[in-house]
Amino acid sequence: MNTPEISRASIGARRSPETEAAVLTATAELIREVGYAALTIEAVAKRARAGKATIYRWWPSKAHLLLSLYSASKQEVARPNTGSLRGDLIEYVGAMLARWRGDDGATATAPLLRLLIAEAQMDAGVQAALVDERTRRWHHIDRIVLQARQRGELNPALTPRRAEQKIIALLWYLLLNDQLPGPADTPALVDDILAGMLV
Amino acid sequence: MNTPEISRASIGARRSPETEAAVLTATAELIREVGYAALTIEAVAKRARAGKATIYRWWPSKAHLLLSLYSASKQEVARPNTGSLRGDLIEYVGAMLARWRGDDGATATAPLLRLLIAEAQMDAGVQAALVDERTRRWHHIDRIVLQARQRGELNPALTPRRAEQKIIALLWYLLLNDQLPGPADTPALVDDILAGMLV
Amino acid sequence: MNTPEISRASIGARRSPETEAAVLTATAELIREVGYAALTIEAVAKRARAGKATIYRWWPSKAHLLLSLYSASKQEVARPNTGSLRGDLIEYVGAMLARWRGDDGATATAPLLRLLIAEAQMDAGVQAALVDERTRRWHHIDRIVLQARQRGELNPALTPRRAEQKIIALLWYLLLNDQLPGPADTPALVDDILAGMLV
Amino acid sequence: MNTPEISRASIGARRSPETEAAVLTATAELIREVGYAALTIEAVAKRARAGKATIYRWWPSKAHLLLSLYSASKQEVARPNTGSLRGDLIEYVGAMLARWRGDDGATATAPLLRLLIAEAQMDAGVQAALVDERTRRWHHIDRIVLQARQRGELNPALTPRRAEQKIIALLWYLLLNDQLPGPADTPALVDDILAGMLV
DNA sequence: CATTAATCGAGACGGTACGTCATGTCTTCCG
DNA sequence: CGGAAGACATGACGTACCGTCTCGATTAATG
Repeated sequence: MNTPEISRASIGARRSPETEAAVLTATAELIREVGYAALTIEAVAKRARAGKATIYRWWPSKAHLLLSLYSASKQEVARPNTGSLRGDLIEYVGAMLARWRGDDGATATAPLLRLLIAEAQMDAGVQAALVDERTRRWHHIDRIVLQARQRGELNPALTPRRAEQKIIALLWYLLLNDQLPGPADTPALVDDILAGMLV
Repeated sequence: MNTPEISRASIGARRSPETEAAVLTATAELIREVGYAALTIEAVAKRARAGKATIYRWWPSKAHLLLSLYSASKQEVARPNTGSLRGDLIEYVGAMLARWRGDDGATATAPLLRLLIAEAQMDAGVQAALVDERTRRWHHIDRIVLQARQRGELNPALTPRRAEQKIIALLWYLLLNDQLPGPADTPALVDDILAGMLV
Repeated sequence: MNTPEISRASIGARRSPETEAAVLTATAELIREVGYAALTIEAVAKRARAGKATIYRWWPSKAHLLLSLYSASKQEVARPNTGSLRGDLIEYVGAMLARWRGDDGATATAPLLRLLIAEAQMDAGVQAALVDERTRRWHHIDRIVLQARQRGELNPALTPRRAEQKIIALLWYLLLNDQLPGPADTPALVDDILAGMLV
Repeated sequence: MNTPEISRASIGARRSPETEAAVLTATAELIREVGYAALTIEAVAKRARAGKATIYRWWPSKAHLLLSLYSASKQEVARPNTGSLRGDLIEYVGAMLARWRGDDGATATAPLLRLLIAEAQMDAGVQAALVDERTRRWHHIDRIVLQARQRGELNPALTPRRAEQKIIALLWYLLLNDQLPGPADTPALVDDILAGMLV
């Protein structure tokens, strides 16, 4: 799946979907091969047989390529509904980690997300785009936590927002430190998330 | 504290401390003015009235300048010993947040740490340096958690390591999302950290 | 006479004269505004509200636009017949300089000719086109010189060809060096052309 | 004399003469190979193994490369002093044509001069540089004409300036039209220049 | 005290990538 | 069905930094 030598034809005054796909494919390959820091628009253009101007037209920066790549790997996750917060979380966190790791054969999104979080620290625009993306993606966590609250499971001393943060914060921390657990560790991880620290 | 026009004299065969200070000052100023992404060794050299080669001799990369800057802002934090995990944490987390925010008049280290965490996602060397830095810095948390464990305060279902992670993870999450709490919020934050999610 | 906002309708399978005129007008305006070196087919197309492809279809290069412009400014000059070489030349050279300067209200062709001569030095095709153009245009000089020869006025040591060259060479030299004389100076100029250098 | 593979060592903070020579050599080669219109700073840099920035530092434009090339081919011409205007001119014009044609084994400067004159029509800066160059170069013609005037040879109806123009104008005309005479034709050419057109 | 060696500032160098621009070709769709 | 509109691949533009180098000055320790 290297340099695609097939020559894509221009389709004129409309955006070419083949070119878009070729650019994203080239980006993904190059990140895998040389890393994001060494990624170059010039190299993407050459690999994708696309003009640099075309890339700049649709993606204002390297980070936007990253975002496109990340968004493209989106997959719908089923709404968990097991009747308990623990069960819902095991299902949801397990599915999320599976996608991060790429268990289902799709591309692992963990490296992309790490890079996006990193870029967001340097570029407010990326930060905003990432928050936006996240908002839509966390819809499920909202539901899970609110359902638990309605069932009376949730510690009333915690706001739903803080509860969500506790869930995501630990996942981010493990992600950013390259310590993501394997598939079998999900229940233990969820139990740790749910547990209070004091006896 | 702008461009230091005073001409530092070379001291010959020894590394010049004035130059080192001038470089770090220039770096800090430029990050504040143009941001880290737009930071340039060339600009640092010019601002610090230093030769580019001199900078490259002592700091192999932009990230090392960042690390130097971060390390230079190190301050010893008193070992908390209040007799309870909650008390120790309030004291320690409060001190840490104060330093991050720069409450004591020193430079805020939060922006530096954010950038370092970001760099670490792209550069394994920085990751390692950051872990190393962190290990020494988290000595206190180790002690706090172990003391709590010895006092029988700590939930035995949690390993000390996981307990530490829960503490730091939430702080990082808030840091990376620009949601650091103010000084008055430390106790509530610690209570949230300590609290379990289930009723 | 700026950007013509009137939208010319396509007339189907015939070349549109309105488009041709709009293109040449736009070219002339742009050369005046930004200079020939900075002239761009893209800008001409936009200004003329023409498609780039249309321009490329009829004018293979910038130089051809120049040639079109120059040819379009052609005006018939009366055949001088005063009975003497000096009189004929004063009339003819005066008329030529007037057209170059644009005295009669028409566009000055001097700048166009300068650019064409310049282009001819870099592009053999333009050189050929320019020679062709010139051949037709110099018909009058031929006649003037040959008539003088028949009258016995012409120095027999000079071939008619060399005589023509002496006339045109000085005019070109003045043109290329931005030293074209004013209307009143024509007789003196012609006398200088006719005069021998030795006593 | 193709791509010079010998690696020139950087000499640091002083302008490198080897680089200058390599750039001019590469320019000359490329003009010969692809023509001036297709000449590219990028190609010169690659051929000369120089950085583009280095070229732009010393030569602001293609035209300046041309000027450097032309100036580098400068050779002192002996001051003719034969005692007559005709003799002096035959000697001087002969030497000039020889240099233009490259008779003495040096590079022919005719193509360079044609291009410079062309560039001068589009770029006032080049025009000025060329005039400046010419002023120094025409010192000899000044002397020749003034000596002739002092000897009483020069037609008093002609100013020295116009006399010079008549000489150079014909040479330029022949140059720009690719009609430069061969070595044997110099005396005849000079006689034509000197001759009056009227009987 | 003179010599030697390390280090400094300055900045030119060969490179690489940047982001922009124009080229000439192409497709779409309007009139 | 010609032409406007404009997206496309291409490739040069001129700029900015990179990291390396050479230079000459300055200074500290060595002999």
